[in-house]
Amino acid sequence: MTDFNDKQIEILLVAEKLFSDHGFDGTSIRDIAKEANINIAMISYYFGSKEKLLEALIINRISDLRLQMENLFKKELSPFEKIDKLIELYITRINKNCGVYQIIHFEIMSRKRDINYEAFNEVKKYNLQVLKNIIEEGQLKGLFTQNVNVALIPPTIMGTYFHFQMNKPFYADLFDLKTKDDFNNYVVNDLTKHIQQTIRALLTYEN
Amino acid sequence: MTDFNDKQIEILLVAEKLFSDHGFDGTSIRDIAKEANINIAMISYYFGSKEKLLEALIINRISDLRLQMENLFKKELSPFEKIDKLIELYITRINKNCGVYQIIHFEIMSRKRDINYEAFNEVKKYNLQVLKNIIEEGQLKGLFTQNVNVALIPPTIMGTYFHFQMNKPFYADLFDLKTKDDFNNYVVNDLTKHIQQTIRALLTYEN
DNA sequence: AATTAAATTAAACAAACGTTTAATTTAAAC
DNA sequence: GTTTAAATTAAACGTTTGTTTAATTTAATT
Repeated sequence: MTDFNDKQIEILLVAEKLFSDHGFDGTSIRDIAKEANINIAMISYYFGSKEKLLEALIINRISDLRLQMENLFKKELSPFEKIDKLIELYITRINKNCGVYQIIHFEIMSRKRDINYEAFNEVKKYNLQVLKNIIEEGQLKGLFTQNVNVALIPPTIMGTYFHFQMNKPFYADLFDLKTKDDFNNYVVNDLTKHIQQTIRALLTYEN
Repeated sequence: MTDFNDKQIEILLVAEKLFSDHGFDGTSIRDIAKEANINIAMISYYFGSKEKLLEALIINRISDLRLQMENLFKKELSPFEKIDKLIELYITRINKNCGVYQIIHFEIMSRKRDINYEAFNEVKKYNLQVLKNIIEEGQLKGLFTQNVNVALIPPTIMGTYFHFQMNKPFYADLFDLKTKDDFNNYVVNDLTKHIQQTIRALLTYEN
């Protein structure tokens, strides 16, 4: 896992920040080198090329994206509580890795570079399966409707979150969120609550 | 409005395609010139610079984004029908302009260039007001719950759509959508239905 | 202390970038 | 048909790009 030395870790950290802020094409290796206080040749020296640096970054960060389900399958939790917890976990996870998420999404969008997204897709498939299991339990207990497209629930959760983050200036103005903390608190509290409410409503909606 | 000649329109068309496919930084004016069959100097000649071309593109396309509400306020439609129609309209609009939407979103994300998004924000505010009016009507008629954060509904609608589009390869594989038409039909039918169902559920959910 | 490998540097590289120039062609006006 | 303005072109501009080179410093090994 961490077969990277301190310098490499610093480079990855800086690259994550700059790539997510300005995009891959919008970030030069000279930008990265300056911010990381290293010579520009060190990036090729350590990672081979700028593109391989991106790949190393994505592979290194992706393992963090799989949800931590430790307490999620405890029997004493109701399906409703499990869904709420799952959504909370989703948002916490994305929020923690929002840099690499932005990078991946842009790279997926641009389709310019053919990075191997298999690991990323595996995580998504695994997370979807966890959700399916919880919903099935709720359906068997007669709590949730049968009439729902389960595979479209993750895009609803994550899409709402991403769209809110992407239009940060607009919503910060709309909700009068002056500081970064204000905004983050709104995400963790109000937005999360809204998404939980939305999915709960969807899962209990008949007709 | 259309104070652009045929060549300029062609350039805008090509720029929209390439910017949305490869991003602003990932597209060179030589790419645009080649695809539009014009000399590279024509872009500076007509638009002043590459950045001003982007600005002209966004301003030119943004007028299309405001929802057409012609039939939406007819009294004979129920609030439920109005919401469904509004969502359908939302998705149709975005789908038609998905190129420029991708460009704008990336530019918002990157925060590298300071484009004037006022016109874009105005459209969003207007569209939100339309939604608020419909929901208020439904609340007064006792059909919709009071307990809902209305301003978070557009991000739910658009976020779900965008996230689905952004992860096209993943969902095309998941739902076995082989052709472009298959995918587009899924968006227009299944995804739209899912979003309508989600918002209807949210608006009638108590507690 | 001498030797060897790894880390780091400044400089140079060719390629691609956006833009400008100056010359030429095309079209419009008279 | 001549004049004038607009459109179009190829070439060159100076930067910036990612990468490589070759020299030097640092650290580890013997």
